[in-house]
Amino acid sequence: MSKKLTKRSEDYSKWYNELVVRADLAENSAVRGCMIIKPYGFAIWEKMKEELDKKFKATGHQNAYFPLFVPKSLFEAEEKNAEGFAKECAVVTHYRLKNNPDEPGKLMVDPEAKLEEELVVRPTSEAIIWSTYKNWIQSYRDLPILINQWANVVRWEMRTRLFLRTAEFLWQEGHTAHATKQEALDETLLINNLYADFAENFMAIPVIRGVKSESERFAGAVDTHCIEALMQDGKALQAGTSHFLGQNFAKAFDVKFATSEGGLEHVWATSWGVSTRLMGALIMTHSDDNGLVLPPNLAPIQVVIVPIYKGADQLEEIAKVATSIKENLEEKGVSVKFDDRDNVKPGFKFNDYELKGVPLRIAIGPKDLENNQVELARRDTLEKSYVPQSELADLIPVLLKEIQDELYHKAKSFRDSHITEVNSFEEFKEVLSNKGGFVSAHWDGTAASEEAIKKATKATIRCIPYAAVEEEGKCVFSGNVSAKRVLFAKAY
RNA sequence: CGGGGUGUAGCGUAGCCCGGUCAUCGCGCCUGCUUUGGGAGCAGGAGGUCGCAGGUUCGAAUCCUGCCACCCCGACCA
Repeated sequence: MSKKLTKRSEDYSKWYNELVVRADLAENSAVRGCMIIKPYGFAIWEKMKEELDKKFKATGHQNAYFPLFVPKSLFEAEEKNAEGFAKECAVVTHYRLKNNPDEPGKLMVDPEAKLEEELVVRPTSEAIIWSTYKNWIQSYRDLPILINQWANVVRWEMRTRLFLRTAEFLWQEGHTAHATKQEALDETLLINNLYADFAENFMAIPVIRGVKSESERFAGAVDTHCIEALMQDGKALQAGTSHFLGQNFAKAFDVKFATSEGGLEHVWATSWGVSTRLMGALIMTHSDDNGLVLPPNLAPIQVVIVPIYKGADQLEEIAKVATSIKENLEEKGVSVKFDDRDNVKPGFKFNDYELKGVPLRIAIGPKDLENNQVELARRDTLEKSYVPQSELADLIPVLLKEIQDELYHKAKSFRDSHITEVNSFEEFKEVLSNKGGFVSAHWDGTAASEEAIKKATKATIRCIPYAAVEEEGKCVFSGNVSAKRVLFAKAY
C-alpha cells in the first residue's frame, strides 16, 4: 500500500474509502454490506450521540427500546410504509439449525423449525412502535408521547458504501404521538431545526433546511422535512429527516384517544432520525489530501504531543514538560494524548495524526526545552508556530474554538458558492455537469417534471427550502408556472 | 436482476495470451544493531491448499467446465 492517500481530486470515491480505512474509522466486514466501526470511529459517533441525547432530553424526550423483529402482519399494516421498504427487508423465517446428515460437521436450516409468521428485521420501527403505542394511549392525558431510541436497523441495499449506505446501520429514531395536528407539526419542525443546529454548530456542517417533494418523501409520511448538506465533490447528502406522519399510523394501528371534550380521535404522529451516515458527511465535508480533518467538538483526541528526542535521558526531560502541559490542558477540559511510542519516528507520528484529523499537534524537542517553547501545528491549515509553554493552557481552548468556527465557515462558503440559480434547462444541465452542487431552479410542482429531470440529469429535488422566496417563475423543465425555486442536486 | 471485471501471504500486486526452477515485488509483521525536528537504514527471519470443485496433461496459478465471492456501471436507497 502506498503511504500517500489517493488525492481527493483524482478519484473521490477511492480517496474516501482509503481515508475511512486508514484513519482507523471503519472497515468492511466479511458480512455482505455490513461495516465494522473501529474504536476511533466509534469514539466520534459516541460524541455525536452524547450531544444529540442532551438536545433530545432538553426538549422533553426520553429514551426507550423496542424489538429488532417486526412480525410481518404488523409490518404491512401501514401500506405505504410497508411498500416503500418491502424491497430491502431481511426476513427471519426459521428459528433453528440442525446437523446436516449429508455433510458431517455442517449445519442446515431445520425445515421443521419454520416460523408460522415471518419476522422482518426492522428497516425502521414505526410499525412495532405504533402497535405498542396502541396499548399506551387511551386519553388525551396520555399524550404527548415523546420517545427516542438508539438502535441498529437493516436495509438490504444493493450497493453499499462505508458509512453512507451499509446494510446495517446505527441511528436514533424518534417516534412521537400528539393530540393535535399542530402539535405534531411543531414537533416535526422542532426536530428538524434541532438537527440543523447540531450539524452546523457541533459538527461544523452547514445544512439547508427544507421539505421533500412528494416523490422523495418517507414512505408513510404526510411531509418529510430534512437537512441537506453538500459534499466536496459537489454531491448532496441528506443528513437528517423529520417526518410529519399525520394520522397515517394511528389509523393503520387503530390508535385513538379520548379528547378532553369527550370525543374519540386518531393520534397525530412524527418520526425522525439521523444515522451513522452523518459520519460520512463529517468525513466528506472537512477532509483533505492529508486525511481526516475533525472539528474539535468531535475529536476524540484534540491535542497530541509528540516528543522529539535522542536517548532515554532526553525523553525523560521532555516527558516532564509534556505531562505538565497535558495536565494543565485536561483541567480545562481538553483531551490530550502524549505519544511517547519509541518504535516509530516523529515524522511517522506527524503524518499519522494528520491522517486521523487531530486538530492540534504539539511537538517538543531539545530546541524547545532550551527556549521553553513548543511547536504548535494546526491540522486544518497545516500552519506551524512556536508558542511559549506558559501560554499553552490559555491559548489552546481559544484556538480549538477558533478551528471549530473556521471549519464551519470554510464549509459554508464552499456550500454557498455552489448554489447556482438557473433559469433554463440548458443552464441547469451545464451547471450540474461542470460545476456541481445545488442548482436553484423553478419547478412546476409535478412529479412528472421531477422524474423527467432526474432521468435527463440524475439530479433530484433535494428539498424545497424553508427560506425559498415566493416569486413568479417558470418551471425550468416544462415552462409551466412556478411559485418558488427548489434545490436540485446529484445526491448520495 | 442486466452489462463489464477481478479473485495469488495481513494489505496491495507481477506472472496467465504462449503450461515446464514463477510463486514476483512493495507495504506490514518478527529479531538485532544504528537511528529519532516530516512516513528511518542495514542485516537476518516468519508467513501461501495461487477463491472452491472437477477435468485435460508426464506436468496447471497458467488451458477447459461448473460453482462461490467480491468490485465497477445500471435499477433501489438514511
